[in-house]
Amino acid sequence: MTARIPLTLLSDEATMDPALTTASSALVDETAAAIRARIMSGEIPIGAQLRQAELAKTLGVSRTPVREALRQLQTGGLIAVVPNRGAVVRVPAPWEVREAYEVRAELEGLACARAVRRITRDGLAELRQVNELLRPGDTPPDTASHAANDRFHIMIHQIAGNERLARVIREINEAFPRNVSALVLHEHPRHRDDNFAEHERILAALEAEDVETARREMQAHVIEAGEQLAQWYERRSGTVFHGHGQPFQVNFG
Amino acid sequence: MTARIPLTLLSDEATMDPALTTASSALVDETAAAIRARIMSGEIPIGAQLRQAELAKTLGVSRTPVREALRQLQTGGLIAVVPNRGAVVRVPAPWEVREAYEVRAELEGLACARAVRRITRDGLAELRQVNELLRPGDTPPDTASHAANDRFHIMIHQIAGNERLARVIREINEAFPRNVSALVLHEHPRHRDDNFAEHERILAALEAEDVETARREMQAHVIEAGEQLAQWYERRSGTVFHGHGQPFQVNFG
DNA sequence: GATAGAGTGATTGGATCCAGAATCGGAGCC
DNA sequence: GGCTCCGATTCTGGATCCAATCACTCTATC
Repeated sequence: MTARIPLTLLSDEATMDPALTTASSALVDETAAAIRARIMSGEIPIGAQLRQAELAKTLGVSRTPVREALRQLQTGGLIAVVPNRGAVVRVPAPWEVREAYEVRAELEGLACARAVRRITRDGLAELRQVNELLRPGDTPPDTASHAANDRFHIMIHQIAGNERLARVIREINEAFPRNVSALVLHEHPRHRDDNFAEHERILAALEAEDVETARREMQAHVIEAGEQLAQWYERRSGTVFHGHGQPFQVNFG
Repeated sequence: MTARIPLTLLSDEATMDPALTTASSALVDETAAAIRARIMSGEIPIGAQLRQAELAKTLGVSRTPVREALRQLQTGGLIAVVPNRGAVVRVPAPWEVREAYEVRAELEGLACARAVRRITRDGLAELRQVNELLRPGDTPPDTASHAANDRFHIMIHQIAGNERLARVIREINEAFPRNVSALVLHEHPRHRDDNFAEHERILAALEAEDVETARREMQAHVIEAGEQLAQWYERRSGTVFHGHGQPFQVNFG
């Protein structure tokens, strides 16, 4: 193995890339993003098979980039690839959700603790503003409010100022279809109320510059969300999928 | 997009796969593992270009699995793929190391805290035994002691009993070539002493069933290791890749 | 002598081809 | 009537082919 060193030296782009985004060949990443979006939005339901030829046709590319995109999604854990049988959208077991959310809670807690020391007056105002979009009562939950909920968390990650931290949290989130999370949050009004109130408490702690309270409130908030999500999967695990738009009986175990 | 539901329903294998390992087509994963191993061991140095044809020849496969393997490594962050210019082993910036290790510290702290409540008498004994292999003085640092160091941490992750947690920590570790970490730890005797002493303190906290101390000691231990690693990259970064096509000693070790 | 430009070689990325595996359907047998 | 075995179809995964891009070099001009 020679492992040649390039003569034109390591471009900063390659060595220092801050976002770790490694801007790679457009097509594969685009393809991966497109497939991920379809899964996250629920257009492709959990448990569904992903046929390479079909995806390729739909996205207007050949099978090659689709295959590589599926590999990426596989390492992310969103889909499962079984040797000669293709890929399926993973159906997370409830305990998997609880495990993941315990980790996420710890990390979001860290992000929130870091944010206390770094947040500006403007940042706090903006955060409040975003959370106002989530205030219960005025509007029925829609995609806008889902986006606002995401934005609340993502803003805190940005304020925390640790790229790796933000990335790890994002990766955990991307392991579970987002539409399910959103659905859980809003299928019962009480959850919306709780969600909003928890955000308020986090905001209060941020304003009071109380590191430990901020951390604790955020942790509790995430654990709570994870519990709701886990229970959703528990309720559903024995019942239905929506493939072809109609309910589909599935029995695990 | 049809997103067909398979008639033979979701095998448990696919839906419940506990390890999240998604046993996929052997060849790509094997290839990825082989390439990763060569990078981790330092056989392929940081900053080196990875030529698909060359890797394919070396590993005795065609370029196809190599390409997909490189995608996997890319999403892991170990390598960077630039559009039409191929892949290079990423050279982490010191601040990236510090960010990553702050996250890792938090997670290892969590693992350690969980371990306190779950560890058995036998587990504790085994852990002590592993750490004895790291006791300074008797042997010069070799691959065996590096393995023991890894094993110490991995055992704690296993005892913690959260698959996702273990996986996230592993992913962070795999973002930095291991040989560098090992090298840092043992290039100066003081680091070995500190490392051993820190492990001992963690063991003591585990034995005393003191959750918060265990967490704190582990966090401090990981942060310390990260700082050493970051400083190593700082020292090298000035000498290694600053000239534009300049002398270039990349043989470490 | 230095610099800009064109040409050539090397390498990546997308498309296609082919073999192997798995599933599904049907026929035969119990 | 149900179960099992066998064949056909479909799909994945590996190999190969081809175009496009990039880097490097050689040359010509200023």
